[in-house]
Order: sequence, then C-alpha cells, then structure tokens
Amino acid sequence: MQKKVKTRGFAELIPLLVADVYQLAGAFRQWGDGIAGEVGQTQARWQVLSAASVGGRTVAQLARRLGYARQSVQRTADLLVTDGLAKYASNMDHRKSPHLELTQHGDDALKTLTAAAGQEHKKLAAAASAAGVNTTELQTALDVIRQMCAAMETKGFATRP
Amino acid sequence: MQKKVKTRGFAELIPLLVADVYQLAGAFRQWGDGIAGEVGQTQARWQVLSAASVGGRTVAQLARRLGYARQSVQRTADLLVTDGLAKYASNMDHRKSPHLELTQHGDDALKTLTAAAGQEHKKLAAAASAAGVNTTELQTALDVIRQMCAAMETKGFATRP
DNA sequence: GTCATATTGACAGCATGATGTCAATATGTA
DNA sequence: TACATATTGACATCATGCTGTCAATATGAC
Repeated sequence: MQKKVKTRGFAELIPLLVADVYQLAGAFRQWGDGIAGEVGQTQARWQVLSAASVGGRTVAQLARRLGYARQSVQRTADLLVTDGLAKYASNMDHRKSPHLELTQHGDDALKTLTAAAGQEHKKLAAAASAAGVNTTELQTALDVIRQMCAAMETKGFATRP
Repeated sequence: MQKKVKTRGFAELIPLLVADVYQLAGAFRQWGDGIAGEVGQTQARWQVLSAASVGGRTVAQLARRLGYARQSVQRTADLLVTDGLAKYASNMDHRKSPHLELTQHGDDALKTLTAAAGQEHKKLAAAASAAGVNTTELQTALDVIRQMCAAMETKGFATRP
C-alpha cells in the first residue's frame, strides 16, 4: 500500500507543477522581453541572432535547432536581414538555401544582449537568494525539471533547446 | 570568501534554470493543447471556461484573475459564446458589463476536459516516476519555482495564476 | 446633484507562434 | 541517367497574446 499512497501524492503534485512552471515561464518571458527591448530587439530575434552567430546555418537548420517551425524562423530571419542585423550568404551545398550570417551590426547587438542578460542574471540570483533559495535546492529543482522534460519526451512532447 | 563563491555558482545556474523552465513549459503547452484538442478546444478557451465556471464574473474580472489582457479574454469569451459554450447574462451591477456564464454545453465540455486532464496527470506522474523523480524532490522543485516566482515579482515581473 | 476619474466593451492593428500549399532544388535509388 | 522523394523558401492564413483609442457607464469626491 505504501507505493500506492506515494504514487497518489505524487500525481497530485503534477497539476501544481504545471501551473507553477507556466507562471515562472511567463515571468521569465516578460523579463527576457524587457532585456531584449532595451536594445530594441525581441526575444524571438535574440534567439535567432544567437543561433545564427555560429554561422554557416540555413534558416531550416536554425529552426530545427531552436525547435520552432521553419516558417516562423524564416520570418524573423527576414526581419533581421531587413534591419541590417544579418545577411544571407550563398550556400554552396544548396543553391536555394543560403546561410544566415550576422552583420557587424548584428554581432554588436548580440554582444550587448549577452552582456545585459549577464547583469540581469546576477540581479535575479540575488533576488532569489534573498527569497530563500539556496544552491542545493536550485540544483535539485533543475534536475527535477530536466527529468520531467525527459518524461514528457517519452510521451512524444518535443521540448525546445 | 565562502559567500562569494556560493553566490557565483548560484548565479551561473540561473540561465540554465531559465532555459529548462522554457523547455518544460513548452512541453506542457503542447501537452495541454493535445488534451484540449481532443475535445475540440484550445488551452485559451479551456482557461476561460474554467475561470468562468464559477459564474458571476465579468470578462474584465476573468482577465484580471487569469493574468491576461482584458481584450484577449474578451475575444476568447466572444468565441465561446459564438460556439454556444457560454452566454452573457445581464449584470445588475453594471449595465454594460454582463457576467459570462457557461451553458450546459460549456459545462459538459469543461467536465470532459477536467476528466481528460486527470487521466493525463496520472500518466505523466507515472512517466516522471519512471524517469526517477520522487515526491520529496518534486516538492523541493515546486518550492524553488514558487520562490523564484516571488523573486521575479519583487523585480516587477507579474506572474500568472 | 455634479463633475472628474476609472472601468468596461468594441474595434483596429501589431507580434509571433502555428499550419497548409506550391514550385524549386537536392538527394538517393533503380 | 532518370525518377521518386525529401527539403527548402515563398506565400497565404489562422490562433492568441499584446497595445491603443473611443464612447458608454460606474464610482467617488465635493
């Protein structure tokens, strides 16, 4: 019977976890948009900038890597090119599918974003510490979240890198 | 120096937490959309149905409770009414602001959704358990996530209930 | 009772995710 | 080589969040 009781309590925590993860993800999203907004960017553009900074990747490759639909990334990439943050460089391997490369302007923007994010991470760490979170607990939480992601994947729900 | 080292390690976990929370939230979203989709609904409609099921609430009140913009909830509510899942009932307190009430059809849909979600929660709990998560760790993760939400709120990033 | 202020719903428009379809292009196999 | 299949970008369209503006309506201070 012990196992049954344990399982029941466990299952009842799931809806709470779902709600809290949504809540925290929403707060993180606002936070990230705030950081990106300070540089006149958005999170979507930031993600594509970051993934494209490696260079030598087509839009379709970036989309797969980011876990978004190809067309969504295509639109964001086109906007980045329009704004001069990136450019299309011809791809020897595929005449119709150029590589997305950052321009100097785009590289600068990404560097600014990275620096701003680092500052904000420190601030959030301080706030979390003040809220009573310690490193051990945070590490446990991370482990649980990753295991939940793994569990979701076994059920066929893709997760995004 | 101990405190400094601890803080540094802590701050470095933050970006990992952000990435993993995004990832898990994305998986949960897909999962929820799947559940809602089986009944021909969406998560947005589900949320509004659920919040409206209490009865006696205006669209603006629902929006505040859900943490969404008033206009977003308005649109979803209008769609629910169009589809016969809800109806507007005159509000004595405000001539222009009716209460959103579920119809029998809407109540049935919500009951179906709730039942389906319960089943899915059990399945996910089993998968998580198999992935090696135990109740104690899950509870710790929940606590950390809530403390992070609280920390975010102190920084002015609203979280959604 | 009056009037400034806040709230509300309607409407228009934007951002960013999704999907579906089509033609051009690679790719792998017979 | 030839052809079936997969991949890719372009384009259209939808879903669902946001914002801003306006008029109607409550609300509260005086």
